[in-house]
Amino acid sequence: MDAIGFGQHDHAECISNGLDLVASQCRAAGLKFTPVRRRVLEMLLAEHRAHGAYEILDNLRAEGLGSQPPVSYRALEFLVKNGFAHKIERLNAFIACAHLAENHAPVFLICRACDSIAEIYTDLARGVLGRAAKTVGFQIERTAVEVEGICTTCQEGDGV
Amino acid sequence: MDAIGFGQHDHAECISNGLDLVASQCRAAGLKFTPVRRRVLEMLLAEHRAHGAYEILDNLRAEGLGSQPPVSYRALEFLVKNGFAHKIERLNAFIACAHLAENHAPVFLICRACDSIAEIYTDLARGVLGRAAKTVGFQIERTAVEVEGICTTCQEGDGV
DNA sequence: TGAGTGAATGTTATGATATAACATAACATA
DNA sequence: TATGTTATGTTATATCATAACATTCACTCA
Repeated sequence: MDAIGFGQHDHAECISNGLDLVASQCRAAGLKFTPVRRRVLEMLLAEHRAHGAYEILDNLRAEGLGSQPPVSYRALEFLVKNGFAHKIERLNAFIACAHLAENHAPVFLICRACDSIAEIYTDLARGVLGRAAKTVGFQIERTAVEVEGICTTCQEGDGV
Repeated sequence: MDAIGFGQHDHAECISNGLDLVASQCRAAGLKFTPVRRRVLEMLLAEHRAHGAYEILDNLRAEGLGSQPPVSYRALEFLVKNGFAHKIERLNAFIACAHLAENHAPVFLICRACDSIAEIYTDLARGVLGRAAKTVGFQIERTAVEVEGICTTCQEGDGV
């Protein structure tokens, strides 16, 4: 398990690797990685935090890539649908997937102090939930697991 | 573990027991269980599905209990804050707590076919998440676990 | 008992998020 | 080049949520 999002890492790599990975996955799957979609993913990759659709839209507008809400919502829908980004329901906002290469059920740790978000990689939640659901005959299609709290860095800052 | 929400049960009891329990918990905690708050909880208890704030408001309005959005949002906020109801982030809607007596981290199973919602009672998710969070130093304050899929009843109807 | 306090409610206005619906353009391919 | 499909452009509007301030209510204690 890792937790990209909190702590140090080579962030330029996050962006370029992410874009490359998604581009090749799109090529392989016959999906169109258009300029708008690519740019939106790049914005999401730029920071490990959730971005609102209208924030994305403002940037697109400034770059002449679109000016109305459906433009950003469509691009985000494409990214989410294909697993390149996730929606944080708690915040009505979007974040780039931190585990692009793997098929996974995302679990998010959301720091309410600094707004950074870590996507932890674990299928434990799916396993536990899967068993629980099974006992009541529920067939899982998607999971949204969002944990709110304080990240290490902000705990230190708090004197906690 | 149980899963109130799917399947048969004496639903009149859900409502009257729920109201009584909350009334007594409020009395014990010195909270004011006002007519609006009581009526909103009653609406939530009436069906095991999520209710939008404006749907609640429409009912309140029809009954002369309030006419503007803040009225329902405030009552819902009171109920959520004190654990008598939960917000389903995925749906931007609210549901009565199905485990009023216990302190718990709720897990919801949301049927996308019939919109019914079960709140399963398990601290497994919290345990698993707790351990995962601990390894990255994250301090959990709240969890939102929302599982979307198909309930038993709807699977049968599907011929699945 | 009535002045003060804080909580709850009433009300206006607006902000923030999201999508329906339809028109046009770009692209693949038969 | 005709045709179907997917993506984009655009208008309009639906839906969800809260800031801010006025008023009322319930309680308490001098």
